[in-house]
Amino acid sequence: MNIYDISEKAGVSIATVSRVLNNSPHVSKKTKEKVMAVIDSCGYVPNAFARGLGLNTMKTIGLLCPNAADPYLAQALAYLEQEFRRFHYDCLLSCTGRELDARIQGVELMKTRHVDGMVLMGSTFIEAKDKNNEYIRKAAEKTPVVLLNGSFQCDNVYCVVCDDQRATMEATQYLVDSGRKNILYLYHSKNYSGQKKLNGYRMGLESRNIKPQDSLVQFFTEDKMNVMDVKEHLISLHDKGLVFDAVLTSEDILSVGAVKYARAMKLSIPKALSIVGYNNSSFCLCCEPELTSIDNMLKALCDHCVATMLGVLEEKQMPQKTVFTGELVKRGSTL
Amino acid sequence: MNIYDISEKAGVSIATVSRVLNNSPHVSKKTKEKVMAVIDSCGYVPNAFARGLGLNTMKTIGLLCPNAADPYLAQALAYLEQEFRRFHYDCLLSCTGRELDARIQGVELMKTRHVDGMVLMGSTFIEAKDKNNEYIRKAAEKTPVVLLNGSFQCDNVYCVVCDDQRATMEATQYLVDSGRKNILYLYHSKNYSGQKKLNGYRMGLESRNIKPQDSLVQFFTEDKMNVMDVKEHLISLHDKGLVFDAVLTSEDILSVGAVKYARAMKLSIPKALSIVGYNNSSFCLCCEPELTSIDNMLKALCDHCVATMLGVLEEKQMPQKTVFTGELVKRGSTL
DNA sequence: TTGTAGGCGTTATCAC
DNA sequence: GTGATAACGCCTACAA
Repeated sequence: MNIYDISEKAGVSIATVSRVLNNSPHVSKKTKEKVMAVIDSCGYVPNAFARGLGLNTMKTIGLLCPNAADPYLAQALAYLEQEFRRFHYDCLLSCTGRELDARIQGVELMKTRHVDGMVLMGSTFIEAKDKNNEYIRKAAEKTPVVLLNGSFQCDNVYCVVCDDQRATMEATQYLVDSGRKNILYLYHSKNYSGQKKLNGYRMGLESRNIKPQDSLVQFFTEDKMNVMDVKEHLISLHDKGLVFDAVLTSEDILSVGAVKYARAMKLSIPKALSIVGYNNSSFCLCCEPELTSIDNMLKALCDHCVATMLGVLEEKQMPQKTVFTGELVKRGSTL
Repeated sequence: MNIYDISEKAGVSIATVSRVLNNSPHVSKKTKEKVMAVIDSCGYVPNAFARGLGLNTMKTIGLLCPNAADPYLAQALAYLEQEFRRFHYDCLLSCTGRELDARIQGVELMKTRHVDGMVLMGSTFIEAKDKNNEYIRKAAEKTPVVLLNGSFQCDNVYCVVCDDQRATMEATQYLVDSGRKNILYLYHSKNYSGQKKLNGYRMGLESRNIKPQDSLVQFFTEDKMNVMDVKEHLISLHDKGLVFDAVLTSEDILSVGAVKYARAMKLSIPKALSIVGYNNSSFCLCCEPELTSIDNMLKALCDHCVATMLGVLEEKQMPQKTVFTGELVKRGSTL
């Protein structure tokens, strides 16, 4: 069943059918109704491939997600897809993992499929070594790219970020102002966003005249970023004599590990140990007490990603970078 | 840059270029190399839309997910996408939400886009009223459908499920055998899978000569399925005089609520209250103590969904239904 | 082994 | 307002 069949049954040319389909104003009411009747009775739907070939677009956006199983990125995925769909764009998903090669492949694939645009999700997408981001530059020559939580200066690449540095700084200050002196900082990524958060932590301390100490900054690789490993590591730090009365983390899951540690050591939260997470994810409500966490406005970020992409596709002038401000959501894990 | 440009530069016909592209065996090594050289130097990539039009496929699978933000479904999404990609299929995502209309729309959209197949994710997809599943029947006439965790008898629909009933029954028996008499059952879905789990709970009790009691079965609507509401509800049940020494739930998050309840009431887990969840999700490790939970073999289920779909697409004969067996993962929340 | 030509199902540009 | 016809870029008989 194609446009020729319809045109025959309706006794008009395919051009007219096409016009009806795309409700062009240059069709008489009568023929329009006649054609519509045939279309409906046949349940005819135009062939998306043919249309794609002609228009050189299938209204598709590529969503590149390092890990769809991560609750935070999963939530972002849901927000993005929902919003794009609202504007009649479909989303092609590619879970690229953390490896650079796989990400390059993912982007390549999206180019191959002629997506109208791509969203690179999460701060891990931008590598510290600029050479490793060359493929993004390349892709952006043909296809608009929007970065969710990534910062990258390049033509046709648009960044939508949360000011991680400021949010982390304020959280640090909040901890100090509540009486904490020795704030342990746990983080899991050394990329741009990871650096910003670390900076924020240091700036927060310095703004309160506390000298940052390297021993209070602990890095976890991706594969160690789980509740158990964090707990064990904190116990070993404590056993080595490290003193800390607060834990600030770059990810909620690290904070959950800190909660586990406190329970193992019979430390009361927040009396003996304050804990602050990052992302305000569903993990926060699972803890006892519930986690104070930095909300980085994911819904707003995602909606803005979509709006930016749509703007670019309509050839409007769009801001190269948009910065949202995070918000500390205070719950039971802090004083 | 299209196939004509390449053929011209290489001094061959487009047919030959096409043959090289699809590495047909009927090309001499020499011309193949010559053509390849041109292709590489131009960075030519065949147009996916044109190819799609000709072959009537773009090697795309539609993934229909009620809620990508749900950790369990998010994990499934990641597994499915990864496995499909391994076989060079791309995935189109549609987060349909829980409403029937939206799901119908989602399926409709996938049909419109001529996906090669669809995976309907999660037990919520199949409605109790058979009339409401008519749209799936309709879709399956044209496109193979694989159900992840759904049971549905229909031509060209393939089901990959975990035996929820059996798993729940065994968990119930395990609780009884550890000395529990009053097992509270919390569930969140009345669809096929929800019914099976409920049956399993009842059968488990009866197999140990305990009479199921309606007061010990509590239903939570989707919007009440969160930690806080569950906790409050359990407190109110307790205040009304309901006695229970164990909680079995149809979803881990409900169990997290039970953990919260226990802490609020100063009940020790598992001494005063045993708790068993379902899905063995990341929430299990966040609790103190960690949750015992039913693992329904998600990775295996997803891989099998993909294998089934690929088999169907290769026109192999595939089993209409495959049943995996769940496994109780014992952790600190039970004796 | 290689080339020619027709078809895939649209949309868009012309005439009329 | 409507109809013929040429793109769009690829694949694939069939012919050479």
